[in-house]
Amino acid sequence: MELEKEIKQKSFKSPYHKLVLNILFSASWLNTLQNKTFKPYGISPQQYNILRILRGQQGKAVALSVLQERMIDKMSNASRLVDKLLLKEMVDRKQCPEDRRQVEISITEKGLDVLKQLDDKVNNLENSMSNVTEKEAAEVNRILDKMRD
Amino acid sequence: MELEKEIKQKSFKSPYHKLVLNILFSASWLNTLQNKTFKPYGISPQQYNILRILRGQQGKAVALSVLQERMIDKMSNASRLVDKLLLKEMVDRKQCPEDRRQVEISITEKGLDVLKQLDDKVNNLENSMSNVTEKEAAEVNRILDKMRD
DNA sequence: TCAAAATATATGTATATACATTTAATGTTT
DNA sequence: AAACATTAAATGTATATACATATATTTTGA
Repeated sequence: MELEKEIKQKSFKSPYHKLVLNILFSASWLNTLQNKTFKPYGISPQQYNILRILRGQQGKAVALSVLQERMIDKMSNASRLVDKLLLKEMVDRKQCPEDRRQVEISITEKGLDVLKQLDDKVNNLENSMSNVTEKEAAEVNRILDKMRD
Repeated sequence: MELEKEIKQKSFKSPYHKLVLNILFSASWLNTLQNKTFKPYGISPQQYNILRILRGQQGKAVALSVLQERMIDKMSNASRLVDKLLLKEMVDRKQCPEDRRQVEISITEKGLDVLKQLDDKVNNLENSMSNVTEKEAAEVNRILDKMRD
């Protein structure tokens, strides 16, 4: 739906002004969808993001700093998010022997299982955007990448 | 910068998958910029959003529910955000006599003054995206609006 | 008219974000 | 090696989000 209707605003002072609000609004919209998807499994979008990064390591453990730099939201607190995942036994954490300042995080069977259950639902979420063509998606990606230069 | 580099990911399984992450990442990026802009004035992006809605009313008071439906982030708690703005004396709140369930919020001189000081900085923020053309901005807007249908 | 439903806002609580500070370990310099 | 700087992670604190529930008022309708 048109952003104008979503936030009941007649017009914007420029396409750039609308662009900023549109990105923020769309992210909030996506976040709400994700929250609903993940909630039944007891995790948040950011916790999901961490689990996905860990699964991508094929079981290998990675330092917390690696999670930090790969997360979508750089401001989220990986240390505390890992705490929460530990409590739910979805990840393991151990001190790195070579550098005892570091901790190494890996995903557990339970974590992998939760991701597996979520895979279909996450795919559906992406497929539900099929009113956008692949070409359009690629075009938005190109422009957003450029916007942040 | 390419999202691939920003979150150190070699590739995405589809343009749609990248699109979701790109919107979330870009929103977080914008949010960080906004936070830095607003922080010296003691307000958050959401508080700024409320002040902007109120200024748009030309001094008229509006019900809390009006703020709620015009805010970019529908999940933010307008009631408590208004509390914060009240403490800073940037808004007024009074009970509506016709319907005492409602409260009417209006912006104060102090609030208008803060917005005025911020206008230039917010414009700069938008102008800094000038590597995106107007046409490209409009194109992203069109596609995002469609995505949320 | 009075009870029930609906509406507007406020509050409670758990979690997350933003950012500063602290703690512990490692590296570097003299 | 001792002093200092750097790095990795954890912690403190204020604010914000997500969502459920409560409170007060108004509307509806039996």
